[in-house]
Amino acid sequence: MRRGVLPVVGSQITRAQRPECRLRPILFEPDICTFDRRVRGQEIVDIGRRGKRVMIHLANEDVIVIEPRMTGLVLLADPPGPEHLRLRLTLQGGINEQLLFWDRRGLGTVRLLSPDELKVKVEGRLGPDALNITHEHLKHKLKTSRREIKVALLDQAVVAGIGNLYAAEILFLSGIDPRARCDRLTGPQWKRIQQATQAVLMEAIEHEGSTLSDGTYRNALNGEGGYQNYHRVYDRVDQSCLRCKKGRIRRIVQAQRSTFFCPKCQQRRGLHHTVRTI
DNA sequence: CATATGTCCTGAGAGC
DNA sequence: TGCTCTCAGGACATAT
Repeated sequence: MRRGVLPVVGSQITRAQRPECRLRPILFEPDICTFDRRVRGQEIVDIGRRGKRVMIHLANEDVIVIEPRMTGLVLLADPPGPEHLRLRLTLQGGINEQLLFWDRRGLGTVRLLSPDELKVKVEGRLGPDALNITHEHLKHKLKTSRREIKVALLDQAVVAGIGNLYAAEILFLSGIDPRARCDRLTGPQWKRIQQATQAVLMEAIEHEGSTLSDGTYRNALNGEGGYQNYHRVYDRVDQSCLRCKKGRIRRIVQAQRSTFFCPKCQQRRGLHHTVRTI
């Protein structure tokens, strides 16, 4: 998402509007009038990312923080449908005329924050970014936790940026049972989780994310991602494991969310295992 | 304090 | 066909 909207750096925002006022407000702050007044005339100086949030940095140091959650899209092109458009930034001085936030389910959030608010409301609540973690950090944070590793990896205060699909893929590459309790994991296993996190996320970014069967996720130009073609376990229930060829991928529910794994490759009593892409 | 559960939404697909 | 039910790349408030 961040790469997709990078072309708007250098553009100036001439207007901010919420096209669908009758929709139940998603978490949106401040109200659109104040929002519009504060961003009008501001140049977009950078686009950043922190965990799963896209950060649009303005010349006056305010930051627009977009949290897409399940179905939110940050778009330069026209959205997938006429409804559910949550924010339109009209632009000038660059190639693109607009930057949109479109969100079918409306679980996403858009906030305009000052540098101080950013520290408290974003930085203060997130762990280090998933692409920057060390295995020491993971171990230190979780070695006394009684939670299952899959559930803990989704905690953004521990590591920022791992979602449900990726947690499953990461644990598959690590050869670790998603139900394993954190306080039972060994040093080498924490190391493998860190390596697998790096491998999975870099690969997914390269393929521009996963457009699942419902077709929701789109890149900034409303195109599909390609990583769904490389999933090793996610959404592959009953299919044979790509690594051992024998195990059938299982689906279980943890913390009310689906987990997919290979019961042969991911056993609680750790077998010899190295992280490698298949 | 840490961990578990309910809740906010829309829409696609399965099953009857 | 038309209905109900379940489930979906998430995070947070509230309960235990």
